[in-house]
Amino acid sequence: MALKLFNTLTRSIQEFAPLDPQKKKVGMYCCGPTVYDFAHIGNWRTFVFADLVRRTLEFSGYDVKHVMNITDVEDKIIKRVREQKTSLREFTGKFETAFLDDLKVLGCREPHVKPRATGHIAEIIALIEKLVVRGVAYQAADGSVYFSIGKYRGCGCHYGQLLKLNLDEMRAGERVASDEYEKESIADFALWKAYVPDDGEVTWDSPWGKGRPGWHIECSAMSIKALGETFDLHLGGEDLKFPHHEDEIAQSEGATGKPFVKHWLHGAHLLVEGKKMSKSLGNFFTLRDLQAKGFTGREVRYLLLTAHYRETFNFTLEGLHGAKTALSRIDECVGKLRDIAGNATAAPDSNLVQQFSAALADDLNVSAAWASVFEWVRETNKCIADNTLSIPAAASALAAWEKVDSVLGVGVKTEAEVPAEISALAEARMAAKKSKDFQRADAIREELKAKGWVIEDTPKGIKLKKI
RNA sequence: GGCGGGGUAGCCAAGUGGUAAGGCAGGGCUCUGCAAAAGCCUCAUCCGUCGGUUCGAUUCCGACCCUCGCCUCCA
Repeated sequence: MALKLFNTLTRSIQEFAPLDPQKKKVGMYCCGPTVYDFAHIGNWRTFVFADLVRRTLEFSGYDVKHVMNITDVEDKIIKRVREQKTSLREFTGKFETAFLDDLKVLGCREPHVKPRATGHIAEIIALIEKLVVRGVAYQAADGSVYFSIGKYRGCGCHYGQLLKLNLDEMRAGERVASDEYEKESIADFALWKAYVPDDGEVTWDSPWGKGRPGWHIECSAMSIKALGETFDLHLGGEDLKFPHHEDEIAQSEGATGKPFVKHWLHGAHLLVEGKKMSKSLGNFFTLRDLQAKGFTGREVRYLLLTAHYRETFNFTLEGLHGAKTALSRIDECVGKLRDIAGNATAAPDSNLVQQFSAALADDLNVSAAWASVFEWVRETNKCIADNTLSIPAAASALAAWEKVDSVLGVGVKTEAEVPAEISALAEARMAAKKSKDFQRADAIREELKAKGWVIEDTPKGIKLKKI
């Protein structure tokens, strides 16, 4: 089934078709983290969304090149480097590592290319030079180089592709107005920021003097380097549409004269407990905060993947508890299938895969995709309970699950190693049961629960599960 | 002020011009000595409010109310 995705450029759902004449290779760029702190749950929604897009493309048979930049030079970073009296590399390195670790915890496939802004200063300078030569960039009296929206539009280019902009009626932000920058026009944005003493050691030489890159230029420089002047997909959070993505388009198309990106995708934000995340409300979570509360990466991933990417999602702790229970239902079912299937292999059951693919192809309707999974779980459980599931059928069901999980990426909970103390208690309980000492058996069950283990009696014997 | 999303059961969340997927919680049942984060079943006469179009609207149109986002750093 053809994959359909919403394209912010056209504000409509379109069939996805790669630029590659062979219709095989897909270039995808996702705006990555600014490494000045640990990423929060809202950031993670976007990165899990990007992973969903990538996995869906791979599931659909495309050969994806996934690029995600690491922004490691920027105002907030410089400020903190100065405050903490550390070096840029040391400071950003710490958060970059944490970010990549967390990305893995959330089951995201690692991007193939992860360029750092500081590793592409030469490319950035070259791109700015091109813009200066083409007359759409200028150096102001303050030494900084700016992109001229007026000149850009003057050559017939379109500024405001991702959203309707009425530049004349746009409110000049107070911040911009009180800015010391000497731009020709308020809408113009910095490509190269001239050195100021507060920048400390963070500076590079350029044809315009010492300084550092502006915020948007790195993405243009690095995406063009990794994926070419025109590529298939660019994604990010919805807040990035303007000005960041709009400016990326302007810089890139201003420099190359070619269309920059064919298909733009934007993920909506999330609320936490119905409110905008903020540290003062106490609803500001990093992945680490949630792990400290006992939740796992796959549970967080599941929850983030239950809602459509273009809808605001309400992330709640209650929902996260529900995620735990919902996943254990799948784990239970898949575990039973594995027991039945043994070493048998079979082609994936097409029913689940078909329904799942159809849901996904419809602009990533993950809610419907999960519905197909849970319906399958119920049907499968019925067959297991009836003892009507043959070994080949179990193997086929298992293969189908693995196929859909190549997109969902929640895997199956790995069976925790049972410590000697726990299995000893389980055996003691068995002995008590045999001698009909149910009081003692129940006491042991409580003890196990207190130690974090649930014991279940099944027809095939006892089952220990870590809470 | 400009632009753009939303309002569907206790909570989260799909969807459709012909009468509401799925998950969690709740209720019932089965297995069990009793249980279970085991399994099955059940759970919205109704989709913000008021009008309109229609044989029929939650779905289309209009008005209104509420809410969120972008316009300034932000996923």
